[in-house]
Formats: sequence, structure tokens, C-alpha cells
Amino acid sequence: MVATTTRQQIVEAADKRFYERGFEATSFADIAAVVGLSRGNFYYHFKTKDEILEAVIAHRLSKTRAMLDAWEVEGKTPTDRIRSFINILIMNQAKIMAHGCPVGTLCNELAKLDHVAKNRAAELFTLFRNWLSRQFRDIGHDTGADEFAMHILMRSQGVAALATAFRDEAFVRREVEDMCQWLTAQQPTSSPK
Amino acid sequence: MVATTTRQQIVEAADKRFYERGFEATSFADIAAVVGLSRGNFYYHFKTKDEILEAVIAHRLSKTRAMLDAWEVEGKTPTDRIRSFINILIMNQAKIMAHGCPVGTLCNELAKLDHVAKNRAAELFTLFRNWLSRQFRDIGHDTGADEFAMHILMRSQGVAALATAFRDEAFVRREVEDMCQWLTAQQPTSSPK
DNA sequence: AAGGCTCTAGGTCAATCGTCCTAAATAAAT
DNA sequence: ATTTATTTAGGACGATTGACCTAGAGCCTT
Repeated sequence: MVATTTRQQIVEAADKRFYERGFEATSFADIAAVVGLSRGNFYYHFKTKDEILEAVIAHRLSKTRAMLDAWEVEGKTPTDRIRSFINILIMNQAKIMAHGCPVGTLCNELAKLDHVAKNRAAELFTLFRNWLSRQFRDIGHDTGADEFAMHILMRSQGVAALATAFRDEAFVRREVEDMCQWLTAQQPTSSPK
Repeated sequence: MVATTTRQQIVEAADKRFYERGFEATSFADIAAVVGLSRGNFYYHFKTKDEILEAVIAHRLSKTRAMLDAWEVEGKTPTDRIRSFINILIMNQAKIMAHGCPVGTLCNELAKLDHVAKNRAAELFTLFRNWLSRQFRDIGHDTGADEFAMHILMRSQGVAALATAFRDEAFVRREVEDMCQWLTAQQPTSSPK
């Protein structure tokens, strides 16, 4: 079906606003205005704001899974797939410079609020982490694959954070290049220089 | 004088709450309760919330400057000084796992809100950046010192972000160790392995 | 003692928040 | 065509927000 349900529209609008403005800073009226819905009617679809948050996180999880799966099927090497991940920083550069990493900033906000869904949001990180782990294992790293995954994830978060603060495109390009070089150096088959 | 002024008390309480809960999530009443002041009286010391934010940022800037200056005077090498910076991740591990990096999370929040003070908050990053740059220059890196500084800053932000999401002490220790090794490898005087 | 200054308490203000209710419009099922 | 279920609009709720005002307490100077 092409027609999106009202519920889907709400989730997508909330997703966008949560990313651009933050969870707490986004109000019911805010989302309703985007969807073109009356504020009161909101309660029919979602009883609480936390319920919307849960729906948004679930939506992001499935979107992310779909993206990672799509990278998997192509006839590329695990190293190329990891490069696809790193390249998100280039692809979404403008958005990241304006609002940071969607995953990192949400986890940070929920951690500060000590929100019940903070661990749920961290599952987004776990998704990337496990996927990256698998790629490194497929490369041939029987041990330390998870450490490599966390290292890549860590660098991405760092680049996103500073990209937001300094809005320096050259910095992002440089660090992405450096990450790719690091990745190449981790190939166990090729002999190091 | 030992006695702190009411204004100082407000700034320090706001600083703490902004870090632990976030800027928007912290209310006047919130800070007033900590200081033991009536809400109404607040207006005497600070006319707007943005004014408090400015005072908090200024306070953090001077605190940070003092810390960096203190590291400078000791009879240590620039490399040791950079190691002191990296070690913040270990020293403040518990706080970082609970509320993230004070600088990074504030900059992210203000960027999302498109707040007027977002560039002012980024000066905290610039402070660290310039200080790190100077250390790398003192080591002997006439060129690329700023790139090295940004790289260290980037890694710190990445570690802080994932530390908050995963609350994994082993990860933090491992990445700090890796950063120190990277730092050692950047010594231009010592020959690389 | 009188005056002026700093600081405080308490209250009001309009606006907005998340939540909730009800009546009506619309669609689906019989 | 009549009933039933789904979806909607609009308003109201108590609470809280940042902002603002005023009367007066406390303290210093004269």
C-alpha cells in the first residue's frame, strides 16, 4: 500500500522532530502541526509521549536493520561494507553538522533524563555494533572483532560530535579518510607496511 | 573570601544541573531549590535563563582555563600533559557514563535548539583544541598540530558518547590505552617501530 | 535616627506542557 | 438502511514554565 497510515505519519514526524530538536523540546502540538492533525486527536493514537518515543525507536531500529541488510546483499567485501558505514558521515554531513548523530544525541538526552527508554535507545548502537562485529569476523578477525566494532563506532560518534560543534567539512573528510586507512591497516591477510 | 556569593551559588548549581539533566530540562525552580532561594528572587540575579546559561559557560571556560594552566606549570613534557587530558575519561568515568561529556552534550543540545549561545559553548571545545594544538607544537609538530588536536578531541568525544550508552568500563580503559599508544606513536623524535 | 542600597519572599502573569474527555464526522459491517 | 467501529476535532484539566512586579527586611553610611 502506498497510503501511509496516520500512525505512521505521526511516527515519522516525531522521528524527524526528535532528531532535529530533541525529545523533550518536541511537544504534541509540534508533531500534530507537522502531520496536520488536531492536538486532541493525538490521544487516540498514542496515550503518552513515552509511547511515541517507543514507536520512534522501534521505527528507527527497523529502518536501520533494513539499511544494514541492504548493504549485506550486494556483492561487496566486508571491508567495503564497513566503508559504507563510515561513509554515512559524508552522506549525512549537512544533517550531522546541524543536529548531530541521531543515535548518539538521543541516547545522551535520554541518559540525562534518566528515561526508562534509555536502554531501548541504546539498542540502536547495539545494532550497529553487532553488524560491524560480524563484518570484522568475516574479514578474518576471530578475536577482537567486537573491539574493532566499538572502535569504529567510537570514531563515528566523535566525528559527529565535533562536526556539530565546529561545522568543519574538511575535518570530517580528513577523519573519514583516516578511518578508512585504519580499516585497511586492520586487514589480516595483507601484510602491514 | 571564603563565603561564596549567592550569584556564584546559582551559577554552580545551574552548572551542575545543566550537566546532569540538560539545559532545557532544568527550570528556575529547580536551581532555586538547590540553592535554597525563592523562585521570585531569582530575577534579581539573572533576568533571563539565557543569562544564566552565559554565566555557566563563562564559569566553565574559566574553570577549564585554570585546569589547563595547572597542567602547564608542572615539570612535565607536552606528551604527559596530553596524557593528563586523555585521563579525564578515567577520572570522570562515573559521571561521563551517567551524563556524558559536559562540553559535548551541551553543544549538542544547544545546536538542536539552534540557541544563540551554541557558538559560545563551542568555545569550550576551542579552548581544549588550542591547548592541545600547542602541546603538539611543543612536541615538535610544526605542521599538523591542530589536526592532531582535533583527532584527540574527536576520540574523547567518541569514547564519552559510547561510555554513556553502554556503560562499559573495560571499553573506556581500552580506548584510553589505545589513545595513549597512538600519542606515543606520534612522537617525531622517537623512531617508529 | 534617617536615608539609601542590596537582597529577598511571595505572588501574578500569560503561555505551554502532557493528559484526558466528549461529541460528531467518517467508514465498515450487517 | 441501520447499526457498529474507527477516526476525528475541539476544548478543558491541572501543573509547570520563564518572566515580571512589588513590598519589605536587612545592612551600611551618614
